[in-house]
Amino acid sequence: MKTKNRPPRRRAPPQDPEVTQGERTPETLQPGSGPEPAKALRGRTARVQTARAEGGRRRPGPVGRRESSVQRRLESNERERQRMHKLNNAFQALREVIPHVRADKKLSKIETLTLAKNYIKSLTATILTMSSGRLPGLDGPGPKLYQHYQQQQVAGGALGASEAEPEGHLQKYSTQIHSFREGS
DNA sequence: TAGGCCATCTGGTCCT
DNA sequence: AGGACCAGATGGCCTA
Repeated sequence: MKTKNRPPRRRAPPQDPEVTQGERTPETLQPGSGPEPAKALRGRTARVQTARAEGGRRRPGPVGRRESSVQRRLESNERERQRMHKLNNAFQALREVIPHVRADKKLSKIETLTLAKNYIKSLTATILTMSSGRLPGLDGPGPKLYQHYQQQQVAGGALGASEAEPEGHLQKYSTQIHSFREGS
């Protein structure tokens, strides 16, 4: 997989300043043969596709691009779209298993990740509390879980006092839910 | 109208 | 070599 210690990458400046990136639609590369599926879509995707179908925001394609290179780019764009769709599906699946107060309001991605992290922490803390209480001194899951938990805490760096206790996680999760509710 | 959020395009980098 | 991953750039939509 990916190397974690990869140096930060610098983006090269656009080759053609006349054609901004957001305007490099498939149509600008290859007019009239966009890769969009012919199924009905809703939301932004549908709006974008409708705009494309109607020819909005088009500019002449970049000069000097070879047809094979254009084709590779289109295929690459399509793969990237599919990848992002899969990522968004995963976000949606995650949203559906995180209990939060405002079910009518869709959690943003950053909210989803943050809530999920603290939800997991609070669940872990709850399990630890219950298991260690029921199985004192035995070889059950309690002590092992607790050891693992402590190792994770150490590996994850120094934590505040509130995070060192189960109640801290629950409190943090609860506070976060309410801050999302009030802030939105 | 400004700011937040998002989808998409794009080119660089890494992995298989 | 080709695909996956990543992050910057851009523009559209929505809400306060």
